Amino acid sequence: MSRQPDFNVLTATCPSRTSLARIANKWTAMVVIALSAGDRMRFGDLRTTVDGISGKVLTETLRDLERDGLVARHAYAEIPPRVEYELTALGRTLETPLQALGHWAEEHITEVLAAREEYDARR
Amino acid sequence: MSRQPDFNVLTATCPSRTSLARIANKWTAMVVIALSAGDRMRFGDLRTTVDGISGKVLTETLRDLERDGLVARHAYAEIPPRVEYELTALGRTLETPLQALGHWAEEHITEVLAAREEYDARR
DNA sequence: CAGCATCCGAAGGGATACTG
DNA sequence: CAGTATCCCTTCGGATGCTG
Repeated sequence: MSRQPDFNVLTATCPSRTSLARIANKWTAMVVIALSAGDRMRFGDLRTTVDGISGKVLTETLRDLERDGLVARHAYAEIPPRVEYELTALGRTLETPLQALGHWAEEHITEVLAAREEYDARR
Repeated sequence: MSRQPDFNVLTATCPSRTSLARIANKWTAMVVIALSAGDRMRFGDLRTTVDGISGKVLTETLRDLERDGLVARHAYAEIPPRVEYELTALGRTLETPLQALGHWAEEHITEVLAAREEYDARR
């Protein structure tokens, strides 16, 4: 029955905007999409799956996702070290919206490319 | 019947990634969310609705969206000038996924804030 | 292997002033 | 009003080298 206080991402000072800034991000989207596929993934596997991401950026993205409670980190005290990542329950609620974005990009890229060509041709 | 060639946002060189980079972006999300609400919107109304956005960033975001065929621009040769923006048919297919992201941020911000507090407390 | 530290160039983004 | 142009600071992000 009780409703949340009015959170609104369009309001500059609303805390929800900090969350939007994190999830509405290409690296975040790709990492979550990668983690959606299977189970836990090792750091190195993620680095391979999210093609082109640098180690630094992957580390930072994972840290931020962990901080926001979207990703869980499992480190094993082995040599060489092994670290696995997986979506938390909260993170799994992001699978659908972020996969939707990824699919949109793949499904409509032809139209987008055509629009770009037309736009650029006009100038 | 015919299927698209394999577009995959996780592949570094896939053109669909350029599209993902554009739509998985906080300003893009907020502008599309703002345009989803009503009909056409004037530049100034958008600037007010997307609270905190600077004129420069709003201009750039709208140009990029126009170039990708997601937003249509209607300029009227009046004094003072009036320019209206609206989502194209293609842009409207983005309403649902991007609104979903906005809603996610608003609905889960409490959990996210709690996770951040816990994470920060541990260090 | 996973990561941190460092360096550095590129891109993002705000403020201000100006114009049709 | 809706831009454009400029300036400048901040953040992003790649490359390299080092460590447990």
